[in-house]
Amino acid sequence: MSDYIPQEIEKKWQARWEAEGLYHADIDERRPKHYALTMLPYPSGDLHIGHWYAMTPSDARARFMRMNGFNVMFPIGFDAFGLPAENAAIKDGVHPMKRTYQNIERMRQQLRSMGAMWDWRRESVSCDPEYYKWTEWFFIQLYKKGLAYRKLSPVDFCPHCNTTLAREQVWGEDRHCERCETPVIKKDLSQWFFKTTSYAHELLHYVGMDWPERVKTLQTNWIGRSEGAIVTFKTEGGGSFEIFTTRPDTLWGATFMVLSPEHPLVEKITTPERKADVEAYKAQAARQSDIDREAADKEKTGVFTGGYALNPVNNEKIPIWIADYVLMTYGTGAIMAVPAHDERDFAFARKFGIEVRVVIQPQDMDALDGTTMPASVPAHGTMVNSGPLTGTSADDAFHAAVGFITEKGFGKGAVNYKLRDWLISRQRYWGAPIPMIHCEKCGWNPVPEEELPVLLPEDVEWRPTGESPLKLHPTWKQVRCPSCGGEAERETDTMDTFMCSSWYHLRYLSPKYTQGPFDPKEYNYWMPVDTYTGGIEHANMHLIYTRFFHKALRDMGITEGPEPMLQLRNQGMVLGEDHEKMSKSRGNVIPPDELVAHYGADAVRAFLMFFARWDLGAPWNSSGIDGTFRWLRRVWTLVNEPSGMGDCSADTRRMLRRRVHQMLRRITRDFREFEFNTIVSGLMELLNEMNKAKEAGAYATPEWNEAVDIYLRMLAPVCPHIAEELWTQTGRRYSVHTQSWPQVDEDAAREMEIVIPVQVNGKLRERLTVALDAADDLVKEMALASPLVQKYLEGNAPKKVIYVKGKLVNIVI
RNA sequence: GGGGCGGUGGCGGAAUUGGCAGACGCUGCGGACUUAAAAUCCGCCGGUGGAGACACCGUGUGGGUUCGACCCCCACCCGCCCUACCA
Repeated sequence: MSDYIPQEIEKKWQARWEAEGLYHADIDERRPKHYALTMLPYPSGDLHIGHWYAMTPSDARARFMRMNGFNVMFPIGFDAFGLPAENAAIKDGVHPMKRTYQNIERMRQQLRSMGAMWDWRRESVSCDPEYYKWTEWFFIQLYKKGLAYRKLSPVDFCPHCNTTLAREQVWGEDRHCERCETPVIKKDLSQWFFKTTSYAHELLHYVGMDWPERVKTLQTNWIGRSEGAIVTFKTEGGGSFEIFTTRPDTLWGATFMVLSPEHPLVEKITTPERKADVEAYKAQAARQSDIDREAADKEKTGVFTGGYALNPVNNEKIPIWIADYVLMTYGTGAIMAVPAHDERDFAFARKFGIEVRVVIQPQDMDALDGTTMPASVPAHGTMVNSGPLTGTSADDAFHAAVGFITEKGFGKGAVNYKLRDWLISRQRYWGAPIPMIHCEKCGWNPVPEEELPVLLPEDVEWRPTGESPLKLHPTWKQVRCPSCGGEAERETDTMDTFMCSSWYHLRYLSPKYTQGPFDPKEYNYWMPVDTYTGGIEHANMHLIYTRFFHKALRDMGITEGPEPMLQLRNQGMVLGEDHEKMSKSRGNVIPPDELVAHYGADAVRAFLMFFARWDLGAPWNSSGIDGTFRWLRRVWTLVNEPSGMGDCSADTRRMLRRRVHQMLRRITRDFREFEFNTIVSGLMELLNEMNKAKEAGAYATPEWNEAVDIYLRMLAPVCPHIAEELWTQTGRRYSVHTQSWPQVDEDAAREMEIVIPVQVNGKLRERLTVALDAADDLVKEMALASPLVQKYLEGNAPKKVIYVKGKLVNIVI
């Protein structure tokens, strides 16, 4: 018998599978399809153990589905644009394109070492011009549909480097530039947005989606729907502004108004004597707005503008303040403050000596007094001091108030979302160009579709400041206006990489297709994605963007159906052995290449599935993998090492079949439910059982041959190489991966006798072995008759005897 | 402050969802084989008491529901992740 040398067999089989196209996925109308998708990697240059952790169980699951009769497509690609390559270029001058393609080539080799069932013909790389051509095309479709627009929006900006900074380039408490340490400022830039908010309502409905509850909850909270009202307040000076409130019923309790410091009205209403204070506050808020968000229970600050609003319900004069706790980005950027019933408003009112007026009296409290109450009270109870609403219960007051303000014409019911429109402009080089042209005369126009893609120029200059090379390029941005033919300029911003990853699952369908982003024939067969796997950290960004994208395209007739991905499953994270997140600086990174070289891919795959619950993740344990490797070596020996066909009882053989089919049932269920760790432990358990049977002389019996057959099929998705090797070595027909999943023989799996635990007052005292179909009364009788039970009964009759069929007996005394 | 996830032996975890807590694996200890080591194989391994059969305790803490709770309910403690004044 030869030794188990994974390095030899793994290379051999990978080469053969590749040569024969074993994993090619082609349209086949006779078989049900299964589109298994795993989130595509960013080509950082090295495959991380985290990639293995995410991808090998996904691969195993895809293989399982294939063995269950599905035509499975399992594609792979690279999310290849992005900041890291550009930063590296600024440092060492290597062009991002060159570096990215080198990294991709290296990662392809590393990915191939996994032995996964990827159909490499479908590989898509988002920085390939034939890919980003269509990213640009999608931008134009969204623009034409009115879903893309321009708006001024603040960015973090380094005045010294003259460049925009990404969040990760802003360092430290004082928010300085990572390169030159200059304090960062906010700068308003005109940028492109997608109207994700137009789909906010629909995104809250998870139609037909088998997604984890916690992802749905995360998305729901992120979208943040609240029901309330928009109310218009006139100002004393004759202008007006709108506020959003979730409690229109407390309108009578509003004693001041607060505008966000950036609110456009601030300038108009500020009185001359308050101007200096207001300007100072605005300047400070602009500089600090992001810094102090970290301080949750920060002291409330604000200044009075000198202006007044008129409360539409009673024409009372209400002072208008500005404060940084009101955000321009949420609601209307203005609020009415009801200090008696809102914690923040209360703190503000007390600090600045503003009136507190009670409008809701809770049932279980003494009559409230606004001048003395020590804290705001929850707005549940009976309306007081509220004009026509006085006496209404607060439960009905909301609708009564909306009715009242609608009737009087100064407001209406409204729904507001936390979700904001998607800012897609990046002042960067290494991204898909935004295919828009600006003409002094004609304004913005898309690049004509026949001129796509707008290619990134390759002859670019890398300034150490990080300024966008597209801006600096001498000729690239000069074009003719598509409308009037006059001189015009290209947009020099590129797109957020989330744009590329919003549709990669569509490019996989037909990566070489030139007539459109994807071949409709392929779409009709493969879409939607049946199983999507990836990290939970994408719940609020990528997974919302891709859903938005799909729905927007659907409304243009490009895609079909309510959702792009039917089923989602998330993996957890592999931490370092020190229980910390893996990072180069901590020195706790586990290099997968070394593990594969030492143990082989199969052992690494199996260990990653075994050592933690997949959705939770766990710290790495470097000695644990020895156990998994030992297991595979024992499998090798079990199957390969001949043994005498001993004097084997029918019982032994029946028991072997029983164990095999019971385990098959368990493992089949675990594959369905993504419970990979118990798949491997189940296989280990069954190996132990088979070893016992072998020792008892079961080797080479029909039952033994069936056991090996089923064992190798169950092993195949987890450890594809060793399973293939043993499958063919035992004279079975290539390939194990095209075999069907074995069927459970329920008769064989059935236990003839079962062990029933007997409890006395819930404590285990005895175990009975009874026939599977033993009558209830018989089991109870046997339990009561047991000497161990008798001891506790002390001659008395039991109070109660509970028998849960086939499970246990509990005797209450 | 809000939201999410979790807390079970020395360690990673299991318990098919209210029914034998600790499967499987790692580590450790003891033994066989060996001149020796490695590899392999066998045995033990939650705590306390006991020679032992066995008894008692035990799933973060305190209560509750139940014949019965790691699992359900209430209150709290701790850890990790996301988010940040959301009107």
